[in-house]
Amino acid sequence: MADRKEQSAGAKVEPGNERPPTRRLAPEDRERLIVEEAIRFFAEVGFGGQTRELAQRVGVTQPLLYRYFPTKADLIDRVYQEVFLGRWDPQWESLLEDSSQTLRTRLITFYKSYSKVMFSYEWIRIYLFAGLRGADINRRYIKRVEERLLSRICAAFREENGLPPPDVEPITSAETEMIWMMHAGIFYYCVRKYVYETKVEEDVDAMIRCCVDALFDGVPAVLKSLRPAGGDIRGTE
Amino acid sequence: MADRKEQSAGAKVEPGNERPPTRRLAPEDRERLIVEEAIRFFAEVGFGGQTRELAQRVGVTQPLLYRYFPTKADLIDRVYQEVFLGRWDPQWESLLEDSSQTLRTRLITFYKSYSKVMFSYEWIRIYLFAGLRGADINRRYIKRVEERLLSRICAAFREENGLPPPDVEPITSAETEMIWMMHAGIFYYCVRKYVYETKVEEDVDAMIRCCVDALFDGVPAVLKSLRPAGGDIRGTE
DNA sequence: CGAGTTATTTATCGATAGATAAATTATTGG
DNA sequence: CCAATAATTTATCTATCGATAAATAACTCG
Repeated sequence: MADRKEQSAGAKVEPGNERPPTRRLAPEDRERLIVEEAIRFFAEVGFGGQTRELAQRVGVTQPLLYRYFPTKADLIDRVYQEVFLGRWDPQWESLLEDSSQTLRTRLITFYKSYSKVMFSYEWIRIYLFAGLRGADINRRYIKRVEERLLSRICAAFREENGLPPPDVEPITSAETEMIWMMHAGIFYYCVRKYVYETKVEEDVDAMIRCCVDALFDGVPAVLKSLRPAGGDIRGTE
Repeated sequence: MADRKEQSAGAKVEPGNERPPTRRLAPEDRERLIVEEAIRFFAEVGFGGQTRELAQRVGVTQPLLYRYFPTKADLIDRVYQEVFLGRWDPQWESLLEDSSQTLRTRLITFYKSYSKVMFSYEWIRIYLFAGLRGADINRRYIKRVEERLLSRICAAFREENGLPPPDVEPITSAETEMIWMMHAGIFYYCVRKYVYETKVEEDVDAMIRCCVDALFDGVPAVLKSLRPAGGDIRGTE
């Protein structure tokens, strides 16, 4: 109940250091602290979380938030921007187009990087909370994924299989849906992990390889190649 | 502001019929109406939705809810039970084991049925809202999916490919993850549709066939089979 | 140092939202 | 038709929550 009230402001409190370190931050520093904590906080409890609790976690009083953000909605908008746009890596797009590696390798490399950045605890939960609220940012984000990522993957599959490029024959929705399946598989792996907190395959990279392989060769082929036991028990049949 | 206040109770109001039809329902009927509306309501706005608004949509006053459910949490629990357990079809499990059809056919049939019941607007949103709240019901549900559905699919894949059954060699997490990919693909299709409300492939059945085919044969094989190639749209039909 | 600036806190308003008690009115049985 | 039962409403309590205004205190610069 009454165990707070001391050490109101800012950063960490060294046990030996008596003075609460740095009250009165520069506005841009305080703002950054607020936004970062807001991301963590809203990711945990959703956008219904109270400004008082957020302020407490930042280590300031609640009215101070309103000096930096006119309304709670403005703060939430800022969180959206930070999470959805601020973490996008443009290299993903060029990586997927880099024909010097096989598409399989590119996909594995890409999803290792992508899942680390985007399909993380904070991102997944903010993404779902925002989507359920009907935030437009999700639609825009999905559009971006389709236009910048999935379309490139589809095109690469065409190219690797000697099929006409998208500008000759447009990508069909069936093709896109197949790639969405892989994307969703990795996405939902993280949902199971960070939202439902169920037991999942520990090795993320192995999981990604598995999904990519299944997408390329089909499950039966992967099953056969997975057979362990000293060299291909059934391979010779 | 003051445009309500008339026609307080129950169902629909015929324009010609002056008397507000059926006030004072039998308790079990009223309870059913409350639960059904609660599912719709919470699916739309989340469990933060206000009891007053829910009551208004049911057509009763807010305190009446508390005659049927001691607290809001109790009502939410009831919604969980109804949505997650009340809609499960035991036939799914036997269908997946029915060796008289090919696994591919079984999977398509299964997912057509499953997605109609479970991956619907209400279910998907209640499921995500509940999961983000940390409700234990989701973990239990996922366990059920793994134990009753995915395990059977994995076993069937083994059988169709002449591999040892699960009681000889236990299902590996890699195998489960591959099946999760397909499950998630169809799940996330509905998330895009009902949560993010983006444009998706209209034909659900086509989407399911597509995912199942890709899972069996790999994307390249599906891509080639999709090719019009001389006039025949689909050789396998 | 000392005054001005401003980051931060204290105090508080007004609306909302879950919950409860008491009044009311529809229904049923004799 | 009347009395008993109970479904439903009216009125209200209390805590919470976003937001604002005024007071305070830390930092800067001459």
